[in-house]
Amino acid sequence: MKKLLVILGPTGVGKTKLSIELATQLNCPIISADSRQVYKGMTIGTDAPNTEQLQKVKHHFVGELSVEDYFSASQYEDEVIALLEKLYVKHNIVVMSGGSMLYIDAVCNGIDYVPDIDKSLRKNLMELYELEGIDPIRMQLKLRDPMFYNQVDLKNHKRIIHALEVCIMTGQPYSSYRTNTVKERPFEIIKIGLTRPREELYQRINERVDQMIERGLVEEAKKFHSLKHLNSLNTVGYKELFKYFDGEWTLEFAIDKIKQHSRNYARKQLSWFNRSDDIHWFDLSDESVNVKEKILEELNNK
RNA sequence: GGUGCCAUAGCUCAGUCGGUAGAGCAAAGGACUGAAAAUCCUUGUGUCCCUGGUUCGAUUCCAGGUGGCACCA
Repeated sequence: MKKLLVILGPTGVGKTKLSIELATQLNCPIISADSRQVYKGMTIGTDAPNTEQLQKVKHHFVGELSVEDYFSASQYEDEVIALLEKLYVKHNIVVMSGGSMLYIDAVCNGIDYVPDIDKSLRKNLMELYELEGIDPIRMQLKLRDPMFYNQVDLKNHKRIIHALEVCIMTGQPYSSYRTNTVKERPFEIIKIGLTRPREELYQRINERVDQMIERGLVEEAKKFHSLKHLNSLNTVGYKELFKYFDGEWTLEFAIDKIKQHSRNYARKQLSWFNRSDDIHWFDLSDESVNVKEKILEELNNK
């Protein structure tokens, strides 16, 4: 059976480096599972693999989209599944590496099918929410899909709007699309989690932000300033610098906020990992352990 | 050196007409099925600067000390 080696972990733990080492040894490509590295030009701020690394190993889903393109976890699922089919002609194993857990789960478990949503519909609902608050969209959802109304976080407007747009678009309740089934995949999934002690992880994140600034993150963000309303740029490392450009924050304060928000993001990822019990964890802080060899060993035992 | 003001959560501060205390931010924990580096939820954190006095009882009032700030010398 073909294999998908998933390398996951919090931001800043060291996924990129290890994935490239593994893919080099296994002579296989890497599929990035990162909701922001897919975009062109957001290289420094997302700490995407550099040119040298990209030459060493073929990467998919890195710098492929324009920041103005619509993209979703479901699209990612479809495209990755299609891509894997092609890759498995030549390869017995493919590495997937990243920290966007919804994307990883989309590939590993699948996301339920939902028809495409009309752009203007979402826009209208969003406007309604912004003008009149959460109550009107809540009430609409209660009428159209009482079952989901009882499950959803009623304070989370994004969840409500998404369910509502599906109801309106299709005339069917959103909950009728939620099957709660895990899709069968024609390949074996091996999940490897990379971790470090909290303090060490935070220190690495802080240092990495300083390095990003040295490498020109401010200039990179400047190019996107006029596009700050786009979802792709609602991203740690950029949104804080936009506030600096707009005169709301000093540069120093913005940098501190980037560090803080990156740490928060790592913590949020860690909480997502707790949901899965099929991840094999390796602590990268112990340098006496050759994690790459351990992972390769584990692959051979499969 | 003198006078005045201040000292409460990791930070900025509120408050207790005397009955051992809260807000914001930070932090920690959590949710997550087509925006996910997004979005949303929950939760504390304390020698109330120290010593003594008054009092049934002091973080609160009084005195002294220490530290900070301001002004005057």
